[in-house]
Amino acid sequence: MKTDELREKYLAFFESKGCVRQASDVLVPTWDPSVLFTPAGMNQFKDHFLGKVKLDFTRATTCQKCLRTGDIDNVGRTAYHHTFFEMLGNFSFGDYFKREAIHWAWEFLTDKKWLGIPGDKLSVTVYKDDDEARRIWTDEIGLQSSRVAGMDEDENFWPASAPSLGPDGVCGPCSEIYYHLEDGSNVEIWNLVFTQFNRVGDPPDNLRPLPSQNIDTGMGLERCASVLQGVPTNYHIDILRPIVEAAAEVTGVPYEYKSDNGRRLRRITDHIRACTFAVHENVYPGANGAKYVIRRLIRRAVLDGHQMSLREPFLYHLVDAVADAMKAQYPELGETIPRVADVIKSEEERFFATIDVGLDRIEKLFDKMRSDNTLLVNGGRAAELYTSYGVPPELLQQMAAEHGFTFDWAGYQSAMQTHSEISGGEQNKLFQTGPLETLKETLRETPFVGYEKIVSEAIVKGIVTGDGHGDEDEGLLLSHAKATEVETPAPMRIVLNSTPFYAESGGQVADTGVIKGDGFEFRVTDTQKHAGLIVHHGYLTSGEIKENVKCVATVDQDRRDSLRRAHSATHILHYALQRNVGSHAQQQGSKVDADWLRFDFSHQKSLGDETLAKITQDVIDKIAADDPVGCQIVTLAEARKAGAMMLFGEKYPDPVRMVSMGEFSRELCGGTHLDRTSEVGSFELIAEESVSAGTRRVVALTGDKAKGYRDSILSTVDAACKLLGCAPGRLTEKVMTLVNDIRAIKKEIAAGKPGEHAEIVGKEAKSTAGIDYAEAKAQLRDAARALNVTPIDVATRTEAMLQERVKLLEELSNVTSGGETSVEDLLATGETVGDTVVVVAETPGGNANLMRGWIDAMRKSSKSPVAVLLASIQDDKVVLVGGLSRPLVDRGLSAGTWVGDAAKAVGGGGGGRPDLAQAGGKDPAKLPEAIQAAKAQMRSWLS
RNA sequence: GGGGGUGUAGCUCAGUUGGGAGAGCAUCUGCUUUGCAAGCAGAGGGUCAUCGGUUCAAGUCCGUUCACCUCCA
Repeated sequence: MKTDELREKYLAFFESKGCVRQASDVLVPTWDPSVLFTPAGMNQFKDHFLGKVKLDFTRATTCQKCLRTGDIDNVGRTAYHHTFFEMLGNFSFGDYFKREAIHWAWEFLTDKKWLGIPGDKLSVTVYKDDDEARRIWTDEIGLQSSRVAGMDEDENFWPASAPSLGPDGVCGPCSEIYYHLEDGSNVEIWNLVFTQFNRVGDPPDNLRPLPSQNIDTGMGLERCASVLQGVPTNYHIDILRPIVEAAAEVTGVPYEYKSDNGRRLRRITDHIRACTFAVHENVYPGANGAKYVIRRLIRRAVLDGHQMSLREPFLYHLVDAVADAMKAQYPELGETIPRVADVIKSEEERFFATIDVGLDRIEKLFDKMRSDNTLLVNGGRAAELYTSYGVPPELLQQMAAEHGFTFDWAGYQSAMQTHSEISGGEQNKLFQTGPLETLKETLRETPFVGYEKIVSEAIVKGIVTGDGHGDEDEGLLLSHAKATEVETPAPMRIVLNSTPFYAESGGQVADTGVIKGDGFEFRVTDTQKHAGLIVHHGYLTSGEIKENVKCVATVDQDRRDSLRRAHSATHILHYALQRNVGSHAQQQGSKVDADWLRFDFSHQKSLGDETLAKITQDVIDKIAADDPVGCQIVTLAEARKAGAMMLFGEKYPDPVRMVSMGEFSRELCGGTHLDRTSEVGSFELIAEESVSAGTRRVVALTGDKAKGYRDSILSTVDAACKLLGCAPGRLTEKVMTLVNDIRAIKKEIAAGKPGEHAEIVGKEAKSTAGIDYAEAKAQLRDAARALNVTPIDVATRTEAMLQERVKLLEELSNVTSGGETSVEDLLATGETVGDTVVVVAETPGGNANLMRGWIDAMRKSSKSPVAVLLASIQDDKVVLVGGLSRPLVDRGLSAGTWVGDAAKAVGGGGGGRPDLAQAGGKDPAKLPEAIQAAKAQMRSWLS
């Protein structure tokens, strides 16, 4: 039986039992913060099981795409492990239970109309204390009791070992169905979970029956298909074998079931399937969270390729094969092949580059080991190479083997263990508990009325202490609370029966405002959504608040308006990006704050200034067009038909809220928007940068903030132009001249050769009135680049540089004011002690660099050995440089000591090499004494 | 979110207890030479990522910020 046929039969069978067929949830459920990827079929029904949402149906069946990394090490090695797989499931929310679940499973597996598996090929397990399940299997289905095994809680309970180890909460026994293979081994093909208990504390008597019992079953599609198709591994079923073969072809390695390379090809098959789906949903390989998992999967597969001698990207060629094999159930994969392949290819390139760097490191390590005469590659060192440079241990081990070294896996494991302990991280809770959960169970979702009005009447439904930021403290539910007369009131949270406050979501930050009631006032500083429940964070400013009292909730209008401007501008910007950059420039992330917005989108390289200008112009045009902004509630199908922008990986409710602007923009969005585009007022793009590979970010301002930014640009240009005495159009040019001139002066000082320096500050028109804004902005941007500062700092930096230039020019004239310092003249002033010429002199205008040069020249030109110490005064400090000819150094004299001792006389110190040293001092007045001391010391050394 | 690493010439990188900023490749000039990475001689090219601190003196030591790489969650 084909896999596609099996999938369809399963869903059709359970439809015939009254289950509603639901589409697979996305692989990357951004709506569920507790998981990175959908790990099981029941994930999309978590809230259904807990009774947190209104149930439109009480029986469901799905084929769910899942991704788990827990068994990643087994992928390819065993017959049945995957990271990506499909799970067939049927679910009951307080509807049918154990009896039906078992009967139907048996019927589907054995009835000739469905799978028609002979009953004697199957056996089952039950939880040892679940007599009910055992009885149904033996008495009603008629299985021999020898084929019904009782198992412990670590095997047949969900969550595993829950009765004794916890966690508290919903749990239940399960029953697994096994298929007997020809070779005598068994494969688990179906797990039925009977959720019937609520665990309260430790044993005994800690399992209380749930009022509403649920069914959650899961059948691995690939496993079941492999059994039906009689193949030895899942990777040989009809939807996976073609990918394995394609991998063999792309890598040029023939596929053999039982070889190392066979395992590698199967692992490549699994990982490329997982990554194709994930990238399709816009999860790109990256450094954290779900993105990191994808990076790891790609790199592991590439490493397999590397070990099969591939040195260039190959994985991306397989995207086609994946889309083809999965097209029956997931035709949408076909639409994104080029994009997905492109993303995977660039990650492959990145990894090959990392390996190249790693190879150098490995070579160095091996050289060191040879010289140390060791044979065992240190595990700690291997872990260091891996964590810092990404050198995979498998690669290192293989190369070590080629060089005759052994590899310390145990040491490596333990080093990695400590690394992950240090790196730490919070554990995700499967189901959350706490006061907000309690409120949620009774209140469900808080109706949001803030689209229509910003002031509304409401009733206080919950009062919770704390702000929920602590790890341990989840707060307490109160019936009333009083304001206290302290400077920093205790944080508190309020839940209302309905609210105009917008909770932070979809990138838009929270509303703030005030909730007033009879005798109390509550200041709202933040609003958060807790899975549908809207929670107002803040503190009581006065009076006493009680449960169930009336109140008036008022949103801060100015802030709300600034958010509306920024959010509507975001949609316009998204449109402008698509238009100017391309349709691949899809939203990757978005933050909407008061008149401030940040927008991340997929794009490979930075946008040029021209493109940015075009984008800005498009946005401004759309603002000027004064198009109406409208919101309507439509079905998902209608929205798709209307061409609304939909993002992969987003879970949209149905019906959805569609925000449209004129005819140019339609997006599914829950945010608050303007009525007309013109209300955005001003718009300014202020930054464009990279977030991570393949993602760019732009930041923009709207309304008054945009105006303010514009004003500060103009005033900065104005100030800088006045300083430099130039027209705005020549600002960049002038700044470049200034920077270059300073650079030249510095060189001349070092070389002791002054050049011509014309006056920089000009006398051009100083009025900047009526200058072109775009021109001014461009000038400022380029000037900022030349100065290496942000545009706003250009004027202050310019002023500082003009002052520095004056100082440098002074110094430059000092260098030469003492006349030409002649090496011959200096030598002539020297005193001869024995065979040595001792020169100790002040050289006005000298600097350390020049003095070093003179000393070098004297050492070269004098036939007899020289001892030279030169001094000059700079910036109220003394600089001393001393040098000795080679013979003197050989006699044991040290320039470092000589110069250092002399510097003590001027309140400083110094040192250096025996043949050349330099020192400094803070007291120029005592320079003559230092010179006398240095002469005396050298005389005594030489005599 | 956390751990480790890197930032020096256009590129790839050296730079020892703090004391003259370097190499190779690339560029330019001249010479030599008809040949596969040509040779020889010479030259130009640096805010040592950023800001601050310690010091007579910082590429080097300490702190800050930014960017990139990498691992863990």
